[in-house]
Amino acid sequence: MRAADVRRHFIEFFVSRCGHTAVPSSPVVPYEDPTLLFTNAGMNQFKDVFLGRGTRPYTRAVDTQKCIRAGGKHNDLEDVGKDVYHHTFFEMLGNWSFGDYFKRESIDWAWELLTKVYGLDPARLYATYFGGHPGSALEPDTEARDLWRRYLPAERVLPGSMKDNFWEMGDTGPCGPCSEIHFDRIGGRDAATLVNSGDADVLEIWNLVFIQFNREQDGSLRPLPAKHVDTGMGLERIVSVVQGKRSNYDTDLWSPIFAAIARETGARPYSGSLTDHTDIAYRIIADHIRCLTVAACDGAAPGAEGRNYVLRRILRRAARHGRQTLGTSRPFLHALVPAVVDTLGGAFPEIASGAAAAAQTILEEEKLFGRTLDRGLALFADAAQRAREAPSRCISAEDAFKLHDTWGFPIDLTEVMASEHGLRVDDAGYRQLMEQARETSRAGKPGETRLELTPDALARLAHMGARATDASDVHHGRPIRARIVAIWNGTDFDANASAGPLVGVILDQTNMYAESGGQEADTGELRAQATGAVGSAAGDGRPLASHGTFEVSDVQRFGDYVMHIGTVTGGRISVGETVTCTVHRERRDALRANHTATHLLNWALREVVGDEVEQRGSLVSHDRLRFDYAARGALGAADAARVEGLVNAKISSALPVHADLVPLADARAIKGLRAVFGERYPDPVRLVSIGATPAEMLANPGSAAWRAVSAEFCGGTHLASTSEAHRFVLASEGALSAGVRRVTALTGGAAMAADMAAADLERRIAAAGSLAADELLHEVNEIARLESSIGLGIVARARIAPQVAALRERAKSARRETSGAARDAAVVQARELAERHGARTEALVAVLDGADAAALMAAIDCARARLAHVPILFLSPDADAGKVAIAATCPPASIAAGLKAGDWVRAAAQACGGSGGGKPDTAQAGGKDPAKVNHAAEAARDMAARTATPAPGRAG
RNA sequence: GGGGUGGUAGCUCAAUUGGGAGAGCGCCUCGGUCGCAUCGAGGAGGUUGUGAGUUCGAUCCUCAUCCACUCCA
Repeated sequence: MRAADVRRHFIEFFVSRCGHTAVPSSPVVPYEDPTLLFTNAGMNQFKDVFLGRGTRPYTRAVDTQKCIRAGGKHNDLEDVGKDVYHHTFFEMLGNWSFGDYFKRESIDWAWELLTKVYGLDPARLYATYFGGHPGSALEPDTEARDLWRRYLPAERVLPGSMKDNFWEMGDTGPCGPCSEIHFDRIGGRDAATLVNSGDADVLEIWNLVFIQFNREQDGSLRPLPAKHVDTGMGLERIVSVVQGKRSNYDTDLWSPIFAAIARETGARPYSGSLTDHTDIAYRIIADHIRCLTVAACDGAAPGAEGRNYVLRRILRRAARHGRQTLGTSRPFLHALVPAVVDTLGGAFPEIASGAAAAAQTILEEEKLFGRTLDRGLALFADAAQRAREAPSRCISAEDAFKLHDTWGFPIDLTEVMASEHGLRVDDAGYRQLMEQARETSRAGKPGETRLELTPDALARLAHMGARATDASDVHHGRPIRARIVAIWNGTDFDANASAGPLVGVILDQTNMYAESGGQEADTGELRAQATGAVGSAAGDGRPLASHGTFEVSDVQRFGDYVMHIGTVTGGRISVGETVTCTVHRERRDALRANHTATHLLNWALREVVGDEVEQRGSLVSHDRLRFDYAARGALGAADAARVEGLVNAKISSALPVHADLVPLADARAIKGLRAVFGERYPDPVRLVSIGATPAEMLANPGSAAWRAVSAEFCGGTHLASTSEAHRFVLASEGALSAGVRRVTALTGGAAMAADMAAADLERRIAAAGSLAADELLHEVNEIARLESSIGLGIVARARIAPQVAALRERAKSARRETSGAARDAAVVQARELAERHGARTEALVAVLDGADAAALMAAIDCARARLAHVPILFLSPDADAGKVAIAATCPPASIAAGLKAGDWVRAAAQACGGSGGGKPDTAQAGGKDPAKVNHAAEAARDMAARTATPAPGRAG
C-alpha cells in the first residue's frame, strides 16, 4: 500500500463508513492565532470549537493536517535525523467529534481501520488508557480500558501516567484522558514492558483524546458542557508500519527526495544507517526541505524574526549538512522542491501550485546564507589564529559564542572546522555563556493577563439564560440602550461592579465593534440610566448613587457573546440595569475610513502590481492602516504613485460602500473578489463592495466589469461613501520577509497633514534656491533634518529626495568655495610670515585673521614647508563664535629639547580660557576668549623661549 | 518580547587614551602598447546612518532613534 493510499483510505473510511465530513488541512501558518508559531497539531483549526467559541456545520470531521513542530513548545528540530521518527514537518491524520460520538465509537473505528483496512496484525497492537492521578483527584479511565478489553487481552491494555495519557492543550483550556494505540514492529513476543519506554520498534501510532474537562486559571478542572474527540495519527509513521518498514524514511514518502538529494549533491545513495553522517545528513535535508516547501507554499518564507526566523534556521541547518557532510558548496535545496511536490502535491493542491515560487524563495535564502557563511569563515580564521597562539590550542568560549551569537556561525560547524585545523573548542565554556545569554533573554518577560471567557464561563452564561449578544446595531454605531446581562471578573460572574480592576460587561445587545478581522475594537462608554429609579431618598432628580459609568477600553467576542472590557469610572453598575451605550465617534470614524481605504488599497495594488498580489494580513487601527501582501519585489515610486492615485480617484468619486449578507458559494463566483487565503468564512457571508452593489454582482458574477470594483468578505465597519476618507497617502513600504511586502497608509486628517508637510517642504526647497551661500548652508541642513523627521508619504518623499540632493550639491560647492577661500587666505598669511621669519631659529608664533581650525592646519603645513627646523604656532580669533583656534607644529629637534606641540598649544589655550592637546609634532587646541588672543600668543612665545632651542648646525 | 554586532568614498574595509578621515578595487583624465583583466602619472569621489549631549576639539565617549545582520524566547 502506497503512502497516498494510506492517506486516502483513512479519509474515505471515516467519510463513507462513519459519516464524517472531509475537511481540508488548514495552512501551516496560523494567521488568526498569534500565540502559535506554526500549526503543530490537527486540533489547531478546531480550537475555537473546543473553546466553545465557534461552531461548524458538521459534528464529525476527518482530515490530514499539515503540521510543523519547530521553534515552539513542541520543538523536534534538534532530534531530526538522529532517529527515524522525528520530523519538523509531518501530516497528522485525524477524526473529530464535536459533542457527537465519544469513547466507544472512537475505539471501535480505530480498531476497525487498523485491522481491517490497513490489515495490521492484532497480535502486535497494544492500547493504553489513563491510569488516574490521585494528586489531581482524577480516577482511572476504566471506560476506555473496558472498551479496549473487548478487542485486546487484558495484559495488552495498559494503564498510563498523567504525562502519557492525559492530554492538555496548554496551561489552561480543554483537556482530558487519552488512549494510545501502540504497535510492535517485531512481533511474536510480549512487548508490554516496551510500550512508552522509548524502544524504537514499539511505537505509538494513534492517540485518541477524549476532551471532557477545561483546565481553569487556578489549576482546577471543570467538566466541559460538550465532550469532544480529537484523534491524531502521524501519516509518516503509520505508512512505515503498513509498509512493514522499520524507519519512516524507508517509505515512498521519502525515496523521491533522497533520489533528488543524491542527484543534486553527488553523494552516495542513502543506506539507512542510524550513525553514519551521510545518512543523518540525508534525513535532515529531506525532512527540512519538506518543511520549507510546505511553509513557503503557505506563505511563510525565511526571515529575521518569529516563525520566519525558525524557517531560516531550518534552511541553514539543511544547507550546512549539504556543505559539511555531502560536500556540495553551491545552493542545492531549491532543486529538491520538485521531489517534495511528487510526494505531497497530490494531497495538497497549494503545494503543487506554489512550488515554483517556493523554490525561488529557497534559492534566495540559500544565497544569503552563503554570504553569512563567508563572513563567518573570515572571523573563524581570526579565532583560529588566536587559538594557535594559545598554549591550550583551544578556541575560547568567548570566540565560539561570539561566532554563534553575533554572526550566526553554528557551533558544530566551528567544532568541525577547529578539528580540521588541529584545534579544540572550549565547549563547556561555550555552553555556560549560552545558558547565561538564555537567562538574560528570558528575564524581561511581562506576564500579561487578558480578560477572557473560558468554555466553562460560556456554558454558565448560556445556563443563566443569556442569549447571544445582538450585534445588529454595530454597523451604524449610534447610541443605543442595552441591558447588562452579566459582569465577569476573570474567574466569576458578579452582580455588580464598582471602580477597581478591569472587568468584562456582557450586554443583551451592543453597538460596539469587537476586535476582529484585523480591525481594532471600538472604545466607548456605558452609562446607567437615571430614569425609572425607585427609592431615591433625595428625590431631587439626581442619579442614584448606584448609577455608574463604565469606560470601555476594549471589546472582544467570545463565541456568541460580546464582552465589553474596561473599568467603572463612577458609581456602580449592576446586572439587570439598562445602560446607554455610546461609541467614541472620532475613533470609530477613523477606523471606518481606514478600513474602507484598506479595501481600496487591496484593489488598487492588484490593478497596479498584478493578480499575484495576495493579502497576507492587515491591521486597521485608528491612526493608520497596514497591509501585508505577497509580491515578487518592492513597490517602486512610480507604482506607489499609481496606487495612491487610484485610491484617491475612488475617494473623489464619492462611491457608496455596500455591505450585504450573501450566500458564500454564490459570492465566491464573482470575478475579482478578494478573499484571504486560508481564512474560514461564515455562510451567508458579509460582502463589502465599492462601486457596485452585491446584488448587481451576484446577478452576473462572471462579468469582467467587476475587476474595477472592490469586493471583499468582511465583517468590519465601513464608511457610507468613499468621500468621507477625504484623502489617502501611502506612508511606508518595506519587506516583511522574503516575498512579503508591508505597506502602511494614512487617511483623512493624517493624510492631509502629510500632504501639507510635503507642500511646505517643497516651497521651502524652492525658496532656498535664491539664498546666499552662508544662509544656504544653514537652510540645507534644516531642510535635510525636516525631510527625515516629518511624516512624509512615500510618493512625496520620492519626489522630494532628488530636490534635496540637488540642493545639497549646491551647498557643498558653496561650502567648498568659502572654506577654500579661507584656507587660501590663511596660507597666504602663513607664507608671508614664514618669509619674514627668514633664517631665525626661534619659534614662530603669530595671530592670523579669519582662519578656522582646518585653515589653520593648512597654514601650519605651508609655514612648516619653509621653516622645517622651527617650531610654529598660529592662533586665529573668531569673535562671532567666541572662540580662538590654535594649532602648532614642532620639529624633532625641539621635541628632543622639550618643546612638544601638545604642551605648547595647551599653554596657549589656557591663556585664553580653553584647553587642547595632540601629538608631539602637531596639535590643535581652542580657546574661549577671543579678546585674550594676544595674551595667548605671548604665553606661547614665553614657553618657547624658556625651552632651550638648539642652534642650527649644532644639533647634529 | 529580550540580548549581541555592525552602519565611514560606487564596492570591500582601515583609522593604535578623543587630536589633520585613509587603503585596495572600481571610476575619470593623460602617457606608453598592434592589442589586452598589462604598466606608469594625475584626478574626482565623504553632512563617518540620523538627532541630541559631553569637550577647545567627536568616526571614536554617552543617550535616543532608524536600518542591516545575528542569537535567545
